[in-house]
Amino acid sequence: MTLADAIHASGKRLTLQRQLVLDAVQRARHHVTAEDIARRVRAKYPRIGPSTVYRNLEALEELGYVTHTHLDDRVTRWHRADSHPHGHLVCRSCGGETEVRPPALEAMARRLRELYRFEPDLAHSAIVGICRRCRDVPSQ
Amino acid sequence: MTLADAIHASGKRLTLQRQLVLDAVQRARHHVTAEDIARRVRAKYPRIGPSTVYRNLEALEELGYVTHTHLDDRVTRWHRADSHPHGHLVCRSCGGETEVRPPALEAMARRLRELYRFEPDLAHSAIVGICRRCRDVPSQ
DNA sequence: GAGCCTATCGCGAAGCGTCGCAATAAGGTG
DNA sequence: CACCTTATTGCGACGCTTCGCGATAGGCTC
Repeated sequence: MTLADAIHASGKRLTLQRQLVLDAVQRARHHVTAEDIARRVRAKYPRIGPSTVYRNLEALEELGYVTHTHLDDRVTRWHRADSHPHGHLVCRSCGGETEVRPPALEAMARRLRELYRFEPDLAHSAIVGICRRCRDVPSQ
Repeated sequence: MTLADAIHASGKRLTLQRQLVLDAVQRARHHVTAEDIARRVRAKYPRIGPSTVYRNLEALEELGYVTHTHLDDRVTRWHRADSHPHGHLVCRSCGGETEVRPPALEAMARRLRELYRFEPDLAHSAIVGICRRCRDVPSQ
């Protein structure tokens, strides 16, 4: 199913702004912020406002084209939905990020399904803690 | 060690505002927002501003008296640090919250320690997903 | 208590994100 | 193509939180 079909089937409309936002997310390497996206879109369409970017990201997320993640700051990161799934470990001491491989996520998810019958999305929010390097350096 | 001692030892000062903020967090049942706290403090000290509340929460957190948690909205929740530790499951469909008991947290934490030598704080951010009720009702 | 140093305060501004509203335009129909 | 319905846009305003700045006031010394 093409983008046009998917959008059409959902009752949404295919606007230039929406195409440009999707394009910017798909071209991005990883985890871009809304402002990153706005900047890229403005190169071709300078009049776009922040709310249009946010609303289009939300619409494209509903359609399954993009996803967002929260690291430990208050900025939302966006990426294409078809990239490989992974979680994030963020160190509250040095700010460093580590990717969590799907098997570890799956093992943790299984436990939550068993105990709470809750289907978790462990890639949605980073797990905060202390990374191996900072753990090995007790003070400082 | 009393509050006065702890504050003194850290080089901080014991202001009326700081005492009132701590008091408000300690009296609160659970998970209050900064605005909740501000409202309570204003009852006794109307001139307090939002930034003072935030800065005091941060200072009290450094001292180990309070902690904060992120659910799935963009509002930070605060609570006393000596309450029993627990995680949160938040349903992205109905918004409902479930508490995760320490054993489940510990089992998941162990895996991250083993695989990544990362010491996670699994109570810091809620785990987002689909709760048992919404999972059992496929459409709607 | 007077005086000093500086942590803290209140305030205003700014950043990220959301929302309401009037204007625009996408996607139909005839 | 003219016309209609309504999804979407741009804009301004607001909510949560952080930050810079000059004013205030803890906590100490004498």
